[in-house]
Amino acid sequence: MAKATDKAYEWVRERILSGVYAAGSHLKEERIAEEAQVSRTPVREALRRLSNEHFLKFVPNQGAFVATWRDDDVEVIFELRAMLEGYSAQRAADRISPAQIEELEHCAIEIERLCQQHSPENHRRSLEFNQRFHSIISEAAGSERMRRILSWLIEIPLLLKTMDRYSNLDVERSNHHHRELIEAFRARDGSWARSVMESHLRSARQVYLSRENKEARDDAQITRIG
Amino acid sequence: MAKATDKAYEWVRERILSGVYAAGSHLKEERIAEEAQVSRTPVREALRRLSNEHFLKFVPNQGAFVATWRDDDVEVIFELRAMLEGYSAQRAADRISPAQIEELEHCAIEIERLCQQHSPENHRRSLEFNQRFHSIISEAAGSERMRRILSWLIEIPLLLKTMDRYSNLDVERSNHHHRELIEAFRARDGSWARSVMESHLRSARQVYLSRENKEARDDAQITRIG
DNA sequence: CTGACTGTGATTGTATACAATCTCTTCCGG
DNA sequence: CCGGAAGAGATTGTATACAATCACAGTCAG
Repeated sequence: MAKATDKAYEWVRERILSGVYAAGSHLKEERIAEEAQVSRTPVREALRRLSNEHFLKFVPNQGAFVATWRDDDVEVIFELRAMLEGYSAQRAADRISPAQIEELEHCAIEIERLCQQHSPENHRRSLEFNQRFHSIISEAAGSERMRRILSWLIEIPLLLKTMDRYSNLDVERSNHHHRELIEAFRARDGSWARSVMESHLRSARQVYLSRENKEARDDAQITRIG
Repeated sequence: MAKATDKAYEWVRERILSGVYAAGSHLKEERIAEEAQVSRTPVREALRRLSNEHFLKFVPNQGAFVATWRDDDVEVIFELRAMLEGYSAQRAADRISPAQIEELEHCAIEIERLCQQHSPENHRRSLEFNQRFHSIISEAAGSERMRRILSWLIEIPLLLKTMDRYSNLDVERSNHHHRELIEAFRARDGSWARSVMESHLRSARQVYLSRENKEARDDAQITRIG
């Protein structure tokens, strides 16, 4: 895509993901154009694109609003990921190259290493490797369409800031899943890869949901005290 | 959406579906702008939108080309639909209203009636009822996100090609699936609904793929003769 | 004859000006 | 005090002008 459009796209996307543009807020074309140092035309294209990717909601003659997420959506999104990435892993098992398996292993090792010492920086980097891990698999699955659907499903947990409080046990299980996936790929066993991936994501959902409940209880507690 | 953009969108979309714009052909913005009597700006927006809906393929600095379909994609799309609509049907079983079940039945009856007499008009209308049938279920599933992903997957060009490949036996099976789905909803049996929906779509895939092979053989025959 | 270079025309990408539409305030009548 | 109409300001939608880029043909050296 073109230069200025890309610039506007990245600009807005980053600010949605990082929370600078709050959920529900109205993104005005001219203001973004000024901020990102481009004209309104590429801004409009970027907003339309983000709208198609469900980051924004578009209202005719009113413009773009940052998408809001309800909890019942979260349930669905995790289930969708489990199904789609499961299928994706199965296809990948037949198609993945030795070089890609190497890179998966590298990611897994890095994630494990970074998890040894807790720090915001390490946490951020392990998240990146985690994304890369999943992205290699969806690339190896060999369907551009599925890759695009998955790429925006995967970004939502980031949006929800789910990943930042895995317990030690959760981390260990997650790392074990990574290792097992790599073994399944080496064995070219699609069914195995699929099952492991499904477990991987359904356990992630459980982490999210239990934590959600814990926070809800905490909130109630605070309310009661205050 | 806006007036001129809609006009351009409908214009191009119709011409892709009807085959006026052939697969692989290069759609030039200015020419379309002249034809549809709008400026290039709304044409660009329409093309970007159609590109996101996979009707077009976009190449930077070169523009839009009418999408071509590889078998690889088709295989994936049917499998994704089977998984997602299966899950969708399962959720719908817990949530669907009596009124919605009524409407499903109405659709099923109409489809059966329209299939009695073959004509292009009947065929077109039965397609509409079929789409409505599936859309009621994805609405009843109660997740806006999933509904939008599904609408993204259910490609009309593909549907059109598939439907005129149905033999009488295929049609009968399809109608039976519709009836069985309705029964499953009445019984509020999510697992049942899911299984039926998965069968429904996997059999559709089979219809598409077997016809595809037959056509390939026919083409080979023609080549050999000519 | 082949292949790389280069300039020209065509096409897309971007900026800006203008039109249409919406929102929110103000004001008037009841 | 309430409700609705009108108008001003803000914002999106559309048109057009200009810049950047690409494809292709023609040329020339080897």
